[in-house]
Amino acid sequence: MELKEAKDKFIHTWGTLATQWGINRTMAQIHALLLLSPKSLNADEIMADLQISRGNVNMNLRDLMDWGLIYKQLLPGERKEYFIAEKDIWKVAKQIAKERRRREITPLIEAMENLKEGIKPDTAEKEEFLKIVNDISKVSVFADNTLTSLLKSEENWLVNSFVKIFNK
Amino acid sequence: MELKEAKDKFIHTWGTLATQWGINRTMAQIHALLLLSPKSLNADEIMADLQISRGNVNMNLRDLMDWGLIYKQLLPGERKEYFIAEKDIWKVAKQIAKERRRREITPLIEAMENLKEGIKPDTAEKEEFLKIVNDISKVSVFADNTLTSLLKSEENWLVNSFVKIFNK
DNA sequence: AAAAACTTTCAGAATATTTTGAAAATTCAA
DNA sequence: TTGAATTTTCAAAATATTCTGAAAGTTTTT
Repeated sequence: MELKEAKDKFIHTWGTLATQWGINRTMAQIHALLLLSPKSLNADEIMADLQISRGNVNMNLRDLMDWGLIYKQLLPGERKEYFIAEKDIWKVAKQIAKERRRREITPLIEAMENLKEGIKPDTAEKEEFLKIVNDISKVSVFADNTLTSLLKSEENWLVNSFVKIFNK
Repeated sequence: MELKEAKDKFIHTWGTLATQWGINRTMAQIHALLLLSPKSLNADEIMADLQISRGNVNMNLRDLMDWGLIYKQLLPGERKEYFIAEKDIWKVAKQIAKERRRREITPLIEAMENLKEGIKPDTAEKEEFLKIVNDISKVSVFADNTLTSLLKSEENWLVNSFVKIFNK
């Protein structure tokens, strides 16, 4: 397999997997392209490479910046904006985890708190309902705390596990 | 807020959140309905309650069983199949985590292994490519291991954290 | 201040996903 | 068996998401 072929396969795979986890295919492909690119790229280059429209490129570059996965780079003497991906995969994973926590766990916690407030346990039925809401609340707070701890204790666990895997 | 109203809000919220994390809205709503129902329900009851078609109900009940979130229950003297949800929220969370690991992490690990095999590091460019693929491989294996450990050590961490949260 | 270079927006088009409902398949009782 | 009750399937319709491309907006150069 040649390098070009492998890179294409990587980009394609990344795009396909992304849809599995609720992320837009093009966003993932642009991310993959930038991950593999040693130099930063501008919108025209991305358009040409992935054969997609300018609007699409612009929108997804914006989203990738929101996710903290790519950076804008201004090259001296260049009018165009260039983009480069965060290459430290641990940082990438952390960013993705953070963003998903924000989108998936936080709203769940809020929604359950909201429901709890609206109901008083004055009947057996209401108590049953509140039990479920409370349980979900606890689990999601737990998940949130666990993730937060993992992300914070980075220096300890990331490096340690890294070494362990490395020495296999 | 009355109970009926709160239940409807729960079902609606669960459905909306689910779409945020790449799960079908109807599947989530059926799950929510069954979670809140003290008795098991049959297809007709679900159709009536959520105002959706028979085909839709059937398909999503199937998916929910695949996820291990609901069970089929055969009532004596009844022809129809009844369905009941797993009410232990810790089990529910575990099932969801397992399923998502299977769908999101496992394929990523496989894809990276595949790419590694196809390329030999005989040029600097290829080495660079392999570095990224390897890093992603390591991170995803790490995530996979971490999740597996968490799920396995259930007795220890779940109960302990449960207690901690409880006593707040 | 005008023009050129570039970026952003967004309505409509294209694509992908979900839902319906009726027909086919299956199961069970008599 | 037969036939009624129930579940499953799947093509077409409805809905939701993503993408395009041209027009509008912005920034920089002259």
